[in-house]
Amino acid sequence: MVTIYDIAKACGCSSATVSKALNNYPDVSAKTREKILKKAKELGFVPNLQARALITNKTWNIGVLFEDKSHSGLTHYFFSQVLQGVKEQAEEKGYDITFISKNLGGVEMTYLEHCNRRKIDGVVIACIDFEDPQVTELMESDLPVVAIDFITSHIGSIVSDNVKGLYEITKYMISLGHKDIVYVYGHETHVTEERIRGFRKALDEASIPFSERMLVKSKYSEREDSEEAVEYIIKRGNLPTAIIFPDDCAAIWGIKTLRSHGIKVPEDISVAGFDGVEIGEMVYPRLTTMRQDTSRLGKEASLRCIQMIETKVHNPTMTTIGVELIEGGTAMPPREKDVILKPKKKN
Amino acid sequence: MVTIYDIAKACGCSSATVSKALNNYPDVSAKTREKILKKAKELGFVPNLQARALITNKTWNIGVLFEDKSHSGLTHYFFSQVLQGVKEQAEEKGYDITFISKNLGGVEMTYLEHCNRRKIDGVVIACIDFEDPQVTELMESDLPVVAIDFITSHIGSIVSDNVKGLYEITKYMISLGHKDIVYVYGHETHVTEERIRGFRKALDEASIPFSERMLVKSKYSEREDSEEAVEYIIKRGNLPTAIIFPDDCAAIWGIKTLRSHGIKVPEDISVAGFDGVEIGEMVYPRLTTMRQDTSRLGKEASLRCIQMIETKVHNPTMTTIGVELIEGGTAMPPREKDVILKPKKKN
DNA sequence: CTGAAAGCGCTAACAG
DNA sequence: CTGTTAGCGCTTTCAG
Repeated sequence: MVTIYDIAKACGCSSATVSKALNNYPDVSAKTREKILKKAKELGFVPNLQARALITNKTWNIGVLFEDKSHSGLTHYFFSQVLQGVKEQAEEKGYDITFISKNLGGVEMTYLEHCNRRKIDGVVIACIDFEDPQVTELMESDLPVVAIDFITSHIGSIVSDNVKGLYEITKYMISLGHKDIVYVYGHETHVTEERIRGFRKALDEASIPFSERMLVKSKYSEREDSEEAVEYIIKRGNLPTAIIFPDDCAAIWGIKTLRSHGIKVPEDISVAGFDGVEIGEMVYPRLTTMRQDTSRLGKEASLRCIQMIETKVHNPTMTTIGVELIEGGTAMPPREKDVILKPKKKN
Repeated sequence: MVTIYDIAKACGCSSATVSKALNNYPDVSAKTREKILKKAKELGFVPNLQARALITNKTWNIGVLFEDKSHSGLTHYFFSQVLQGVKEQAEEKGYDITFISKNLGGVEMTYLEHCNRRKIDGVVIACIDFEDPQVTELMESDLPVVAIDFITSHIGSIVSDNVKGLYEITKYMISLGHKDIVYVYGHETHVTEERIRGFRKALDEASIPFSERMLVKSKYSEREDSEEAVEYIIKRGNLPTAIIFPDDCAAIWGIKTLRSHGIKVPEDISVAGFDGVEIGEMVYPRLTTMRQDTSRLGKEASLRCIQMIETKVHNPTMTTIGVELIEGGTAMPPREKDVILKPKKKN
């Protein structure tokens, strides 16, 4: 292990000068600097980040909270893409990413304590159970925190334009001629609220009366919950002509369930997802969905977090990322005669 | 920021005693320990890992190298599951996971230097371009390194039983009556070699003569490459009755390509994948494949790495993880008359 | 059982 | 421009 003292000795100068030369301080003569840099490389010097952090209080480390009740964690189709964005952007800015857990060195602790022990510079929260008091504790701490897909007053948040998302996809369904549409919604979070707002807005604009029947609860992204929701829709009778699911996986499992009941998609019932992840393209026909810009969601989160770290201003701004309709093959005009008699043009 | 000195002052003892009490050293009286522990909690003391690491040379941090040429990174269906395993196991043992990159604090550096600056305890490598000289440098360093799905002499490695994997799936195809089977192989790595060995072993046992035609090269897991491979197989004529792909995604894109040419799967041609990831279940019909135990692959890697860290013995052992045949709906007996005349029982 | 002292590797005033 | 000095927060001998 070669230290700045070794370099100092080899160069016949003090460790302070070495430190300055290595950190590009202006008050070192070009000649000395050159000699030091050369010697450092020669000796294979690698600065010790821990020692530096002890003084500077900067670790170049961003903590990422990334777990959920369903334990899909990193394998979550949507969030893994988001995380990739977080990672890429952080790395570009020179920050490392470390996952925050409740155990460090064999000692149980809260997320916040974990961050403090590691002296993490900031935190990005995604895919987590936001009701966990430990998450709240973290959000209320002095650390720079940015959440993805969650909105609260005291931290930064990056969200997709969920209102527009559901508005657009519903409008699309309506433009195909659908009137009897069900939105299967997930966790009762702010995101869900927004989506329902978008859903109702589209209905309102088309003067389609809203009814409670149009909303069916399911959990987020779990196979069984989606299947259950579809079973429920089938059992209660009077099938809708279109179903919008809260995410692509839910849509795909939903389609499988519909098909297992002999219901054809899209002939008998149109289906749309939400997310626009790759699996939507892998199934046949390609899933109709709203694409969220997962990569940007992640990158923006990193960027905001780093900004908060570097400016030391923790203003709780919210950033909204646009969404985009993907016209796949799982939605088509409904069979109903009245619609066939007066078809609408696609807008 | 409360330090051990604050506690010492509050307790009327020295910082050394506080340190000992906090770290469960035996040479502290029960009474003093109790007082210190109580005060520490009261003051909200959080130990500083950096300061400790400076002395103990242990950071409780495992570096993870996780990138690839295709930049799918964390969104890679197979490796994201593996990584989840790495993460879970590491967290259980009290280690944090930090991604290794080529940039730290805005300074370009090699992977090894990154590890050294952070004083990472060990490294798990997955999903990486193993030809990168920087990866080699890392593997040849003094750090404990474990690789997943890659074998080399000087580090630990965790791999699926690839020989058996391809052997079993080929045997399964043969048992269905297939003789004209193609294996689309990926990157020419050790893994591919092993798989081809398993493939040939199954052919040999069934006395099916091997021909170079039975091997078609494609890259690993990229959509276009898989499509290309299928196009090639179709164009050269004389379609095989079964195709085995190197991973599930490749199989799914392959099936899509076959279908786009009017070739029915499994009626006209049987298809199998390799990996057993969830998407295989989402498509219709369910993909026939070999399941790799991704979670164990990851957990075992973490465990080996931690073992090397804690025992300080870096023996380059290899661990093989079992695989399991998933009989989906994309493989069935071929149409050929001679096979229909003398059907084989499924073994 | 307890504490004084040294030091992990580095930075940051402040003199010179 | 360069060096001295004093820590960052913690652990670890080694006396007492």
